[in-house]
Amino acid sequence: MKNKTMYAVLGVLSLLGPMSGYDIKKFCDKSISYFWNENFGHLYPVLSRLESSGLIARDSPDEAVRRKSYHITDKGAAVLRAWLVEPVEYQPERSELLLKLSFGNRMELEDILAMLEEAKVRNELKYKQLDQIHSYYMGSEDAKKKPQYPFWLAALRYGITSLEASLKWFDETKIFLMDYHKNQ
Amino acid sequence: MKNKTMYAVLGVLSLLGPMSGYDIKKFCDKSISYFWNENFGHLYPVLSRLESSGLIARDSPDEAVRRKSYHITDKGAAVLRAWLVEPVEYQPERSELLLKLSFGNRMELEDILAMLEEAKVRNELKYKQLDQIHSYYMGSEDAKKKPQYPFWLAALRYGITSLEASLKWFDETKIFLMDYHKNQ
DNA sequence: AAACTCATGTAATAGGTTACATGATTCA
DNA sequence: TGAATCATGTAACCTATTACATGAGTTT
Repeated sequence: MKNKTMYAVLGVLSLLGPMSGYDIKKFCDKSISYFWNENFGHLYPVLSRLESSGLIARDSPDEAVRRKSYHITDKGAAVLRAWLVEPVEYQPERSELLLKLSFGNRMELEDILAMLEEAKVRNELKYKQLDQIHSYYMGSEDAKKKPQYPFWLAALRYGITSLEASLKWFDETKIFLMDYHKNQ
Repeated sequence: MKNKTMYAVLGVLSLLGPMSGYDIKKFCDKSISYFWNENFGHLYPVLSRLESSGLIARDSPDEAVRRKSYHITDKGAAVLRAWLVEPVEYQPERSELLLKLSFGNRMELEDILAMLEEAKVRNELKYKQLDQIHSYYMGSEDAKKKPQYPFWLAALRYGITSLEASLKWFDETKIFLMDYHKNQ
């Protein structure tokens, strides 16, 4: 697996213009955390490496400035474009929820149901957040003007669609497992 | 994040009885790869550590036997049970597909569509495989007798439901992006 | 005899997380 | 003035991946 933080940084700088590491992290947290996450401990070293390899550069080379704002260079833009057309790497699935569920006959039914309920509540919360952003997006003339509009909307709908499907599954599964348990 | 390979091993040995590292890997690949994956390079060291900490033990302590079959110990079963009732750890999302899509205005439309088509084809294949297993499961008296039956069925349905939702999204999204592009 | 599957492992590396440290700036 | 937020970074650690190495047994 390649270092994807690097490409995430290049992409964000390319789309949103000059930003600091702190800004990039903030943007991830508030706007794309439903499909992408970064943390400082990895982000800052990657920024240093991107700078020293010339893929990004500081806006003001003044060493005294505390806040380091970066922009993407031509070289960085070329590297980003090359990555974008490469096939999406296969990501081996790892779902702790399904792993635990598959060991369900080593658990009490009530513990399984509690686990499912907890996960469902988490997903409901995420769903509500995405739905709000979606409503905003659909109504905002400002958002529609941005070149990334259709892509961000599509990504948002992926999140919403997946969450809807999972919420339906949680309800069905809880009923299924309760019924099954009763009829044993 | 905790070492989940360890718990996966304990769970599999607990459910399926004595197995070798090779068996566990084979089982992951053929039966649960849609939600769990392991690789040898991690699995074998974890097996060694589990053995030396007494959570699993060799079936035959004969050093000459090449094939090392392990079973779970009482101590291991206790550790497994404790993990099963712990809350599922939050897993930060990282979808390369959605990341690339969100940088869509740095790509050609045809490249985006090709990327989506490729991912869709992959998901269709997975969907067909899961659907076949599901059919087998629903029809097999043998499968129904096993205590893990309802849980494996539920997990299977999670995979199927998610894939269905994603396939629908791929179709909708390709049309949406093409229409949007045409009307610009 | 060659090819394939069974079977176990190690070493190097990458990729990312957690915890810690530090100090400036802004706001109540 | 104290708290919160802004802002950057490092060190230790862990988890997992990749590549490599080895050899037995089985099938074609």
